[in-house]
Amino acid sequence: MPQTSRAKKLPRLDKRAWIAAAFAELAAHGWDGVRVEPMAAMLGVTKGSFYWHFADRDALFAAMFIRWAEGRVRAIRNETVDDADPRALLYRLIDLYARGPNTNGLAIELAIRGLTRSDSRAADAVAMVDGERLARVSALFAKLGSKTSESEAKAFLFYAFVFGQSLIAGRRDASLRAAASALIVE
Amino acid sequence: MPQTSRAKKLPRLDKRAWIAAAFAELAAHGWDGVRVEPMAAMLGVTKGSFYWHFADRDALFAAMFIRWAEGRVRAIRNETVDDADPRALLYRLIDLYARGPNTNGLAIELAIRGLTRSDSRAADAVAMVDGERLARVSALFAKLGSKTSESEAKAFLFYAFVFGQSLIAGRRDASLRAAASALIVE
DNA sequence: AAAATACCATACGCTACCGTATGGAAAGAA
DNA sequence: TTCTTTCCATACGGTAGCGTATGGTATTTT
Repeated sequence: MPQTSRAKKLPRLDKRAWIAAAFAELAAHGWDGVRVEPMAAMLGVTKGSFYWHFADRDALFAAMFIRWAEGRVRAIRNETVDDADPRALLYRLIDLYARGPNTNGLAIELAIRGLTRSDSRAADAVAMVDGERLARVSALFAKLGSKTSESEAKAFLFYAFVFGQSLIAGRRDASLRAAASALIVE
Repeated sequence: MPQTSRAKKLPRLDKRAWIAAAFAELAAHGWDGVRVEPMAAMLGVTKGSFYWHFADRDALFAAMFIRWAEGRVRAIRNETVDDADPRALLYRLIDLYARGPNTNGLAIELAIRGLTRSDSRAADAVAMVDGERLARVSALFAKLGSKTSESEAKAFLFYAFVFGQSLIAGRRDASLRAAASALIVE
């Protein structure tokens, strides 16, 4: 009875488990690395489970966009709810994005953004996240005294920097990043 | 005689034609979109031609990294040979990267940079290009009066901005980009 | 002109992977 | 306990695409 072997040992998977596996694969290998059968093997099931939860890979992608966007919006709201110094908050945000446990997060971010030109669902997810982020960071700059249009330009620069800095080869020491961050924040 | 049909009509392809087709596919679809048989069809030949010129896809990728790096280094050298105002030069560079005919160029750039973690040849190509670019742009900032460490930070910020700005959703009007550019350059 | 070189077309074998259909088993509800 | 729902395993069919081998032809060299 091969079928009882897994069911006896591990709880049933839900959609979340599959989506989490997909994000891990996305971070490591990009969109074409998100494959049903290899992921099934990793999760210790067969693709029967996958196709119960999702109509096809495309449905998985759609779920990923939504999950990612909701998570990112929730995160920026949590991260900017603090009443601390806006300046310190901005530096902390850069640190969150630029280093620490966010290597996968940034890879996922870049992968999703890479799809915005060809998939409107990705574009919608990104628009939702960016709208919230730019508004929140712009408000922080406003608290530091910038006028509206300058706050918006700084927020734009802030996020462009966050995404772009990870792509540059060479020295990655904290001092260069800190110096560049200061050019934005101060 | 099916074999004479193309040879009679079109000149023979060389490596360059194949590499150019690969870059177009890379820009449009990413690395997994760079496929031998579809490209052959687009070029009006069969894969016999491809496998005469390249051992396999991997050899094509290697050639692409080298071609790209040489082209980018050549370009930045040409673009910064001018004796014009360093400030105007910096603005022109941003424009070159951020708009105009560089949509494909930026997509290729991001695709190659996306591989640096998993392919040392890509990492080498990127390191070569970034070294040249950061040095050149840093020198421009030095001409504007910045000290060495500040010039380097500004050059880092400059390129992070160039790569990142294309990834941000929402308003893409020239005024926001110009305002952000001014925060870097002025 | 003949020989050598460069280029290309086609056939072939293989496989990773997708999606579909069907039946089985676990878990939940009545 | 029985029935229903949820979840999963497996078999199947199909194919896009890779790389290899072989033969043909155009172009260049001698």
